[in-house]
Amino acid sequence: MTTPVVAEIALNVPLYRNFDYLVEPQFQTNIAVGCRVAVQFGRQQLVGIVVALKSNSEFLDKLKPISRLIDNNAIIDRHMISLIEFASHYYQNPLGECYQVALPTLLNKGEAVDKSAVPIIKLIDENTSVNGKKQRQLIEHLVDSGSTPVTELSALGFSSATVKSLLEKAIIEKTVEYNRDWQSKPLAIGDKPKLKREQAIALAAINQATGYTCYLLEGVTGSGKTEVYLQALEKPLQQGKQALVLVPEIGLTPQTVNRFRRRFPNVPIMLWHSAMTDNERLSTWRAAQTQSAAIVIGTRSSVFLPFAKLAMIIVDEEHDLSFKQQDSLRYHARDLACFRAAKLAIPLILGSATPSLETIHNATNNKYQLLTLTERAQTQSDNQYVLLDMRGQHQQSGLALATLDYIKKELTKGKQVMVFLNRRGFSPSLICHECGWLSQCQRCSANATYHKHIRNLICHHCGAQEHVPTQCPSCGSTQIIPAGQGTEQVAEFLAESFPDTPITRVDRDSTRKKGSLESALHDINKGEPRILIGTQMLAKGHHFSEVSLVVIMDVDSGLYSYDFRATEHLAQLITQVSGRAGRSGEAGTVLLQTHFPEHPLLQDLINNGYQDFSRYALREREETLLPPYTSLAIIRCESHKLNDINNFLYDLIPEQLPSGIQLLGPVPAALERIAGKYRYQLHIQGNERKKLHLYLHQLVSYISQSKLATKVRWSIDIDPVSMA
DNA sequence: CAAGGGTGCTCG
DNA sequence: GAGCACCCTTGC
Repeated sequence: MTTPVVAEIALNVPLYRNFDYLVEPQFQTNIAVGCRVAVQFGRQQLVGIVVALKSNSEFLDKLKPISRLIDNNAIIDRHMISLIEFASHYYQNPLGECYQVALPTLLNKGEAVDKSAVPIIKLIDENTSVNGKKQRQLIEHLVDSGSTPVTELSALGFSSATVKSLLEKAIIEKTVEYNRDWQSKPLAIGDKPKLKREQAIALAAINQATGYTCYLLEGVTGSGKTEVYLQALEKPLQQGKQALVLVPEIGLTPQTVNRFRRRFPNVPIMLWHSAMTDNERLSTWRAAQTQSAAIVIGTRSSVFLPFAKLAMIIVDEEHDLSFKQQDSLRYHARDLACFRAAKLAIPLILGSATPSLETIHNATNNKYQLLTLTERAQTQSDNQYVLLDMRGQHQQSGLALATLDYIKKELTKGKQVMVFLNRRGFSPSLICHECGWLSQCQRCSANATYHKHIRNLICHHCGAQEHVPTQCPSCGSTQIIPAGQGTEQVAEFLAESFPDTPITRVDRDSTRKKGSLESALHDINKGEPRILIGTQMLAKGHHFSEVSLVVIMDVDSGLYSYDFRATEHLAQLITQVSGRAGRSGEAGTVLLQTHFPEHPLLQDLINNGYQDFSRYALREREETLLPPYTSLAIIRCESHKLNDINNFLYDLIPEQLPSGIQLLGPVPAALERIAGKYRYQLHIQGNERKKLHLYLHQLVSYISQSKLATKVRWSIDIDPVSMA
């Protein structure tokens, strides 16, 4: 009897195991680990990935044969397989689902890997004048970028008709040779500025790297981090190797991309982001693999691109929360980038003006090498902070009268005003408007948050509940209000207060439509008096030179949130937002509305800056035994029936916990009920990452067999960035 | 007794 | 997660 050939297949099913299939003789010569196969799974046909080949199986008597071998060669190499396996293991997620997240949609569907090269357009005659507005814009864009893949044009708002007419006039040319021979030609480098002293020191340090080193480039706004990235990329590119540049979701602007293309005119630079079509994404994926892309600039999931010769990874704005995926495989792209860089023995550069506390911790521990940029460009000047004491102030829609006076003053000077709402992790504590008393849990040091539908205060730390007091326990006032407001409400109120001033809303809702953000930015850049209202989006990427006043409305929700990371995020936000305003020589004003003007973290931040704040905040985390000094995981769970949630979560609490593991909860989520579903969570904390990981591994294998788990929707979040 | 719906089990 | 057997209820 001949020995059977058995393939272990990872399938995208929510099960913590792989499935074995028989490999029939006709497939045996070509099958390899990393090939895709089509298999019959129950009654359905699925596409899976071969993760192991063996000569036996625990289930030999019930194995089905593989229906079809999709690839004759592995579509990913050993390195990619180990990356995906690491992600599955570290984040406790089924392997098949990890492959689903890591591979482009078309490959998950079983489509062929091969993709023809993407044609690009180039300017050949920039002096001929054209009449069409769009045509002129396209020429301008090509002057700025040098060349652009045709697949990017529609996202930039250029139609195929525009391209066609410029092609006919021989103003541009289209070629499929996207610098295919870039590796054999000497690297062309566009105009570059002379580095300032600190930039030069940083660059020298990075250029010295042999093997894996992680650098934290901590540079204030305007200190020129991007220039350091660009010059650091020269070394790998000169060696004909590739680089990955990870950027936050909203940081991928045409201006940024053009800057890279201008600097490296004869090197192919491709993109990866969520607005691309499945076909475009497969093109970039394939280009990374075949080395027909030298640099990929991409958002979170580009960390899974199969580069053949990756020699450097850059993570810009490394503190940005969009690097953490919030469903399915809850990975952090920065952390996986770190794994990849270490495994490949290549340098990793993390850049930020406001690094996450985790990263600063690693830098002060000498796990990362710290490179600091403190010199600003001359056009930048320090903004002035105003802490507006809200206690006893008359307010409407969350804006104090005094704030309106500030706004009015700037508008009459012909300036613009930006009003910023910090709604992340929105979960109100109750505040006494008279004296600043704050609802607190009787048993914990944590704040109790207000749950409107049951009119109760709940401590998210221990779960204790109490009734909302009718009077302030501290001063007897009856003005007890939730901290926090909505964008629309504020916009309406401001429109009434300043009827002659145009108002632009910039948030997820108002910019959902393609091009609406661009047109909003265009309006703003005209420079006329205007009020901008928005959330996170306003804080990043764009500089508004006519904005002379930034109002941050609800600072307090960031100071006293049940999410221990809220202060860190608030400090990052205040720092980033203040970097958006003001122009050469003229300092802008950043106004913070707060009931706690003497709060030490706030004082530290505005007097001594983010660097100082972050070191102080880290000491506080150390004292309170919170990450990064401990490790954290959250088991989340939701169901229409509270009973099922309780049965499930209480069943997970053992009589005796292993030493070094703490368990908190069950506690309600920030929004306890969404669309009729209750949401609760269990917080699991470990003194050591390894110990926690081991414990979670056991816990997840218990859950995956638990009958109680089938009645709820549950998920596990390792190293959560948000408690919501 | 058939249709309808909830539940729990398996998938290799 | 999908599909399905199984069982219980309901309606006539």
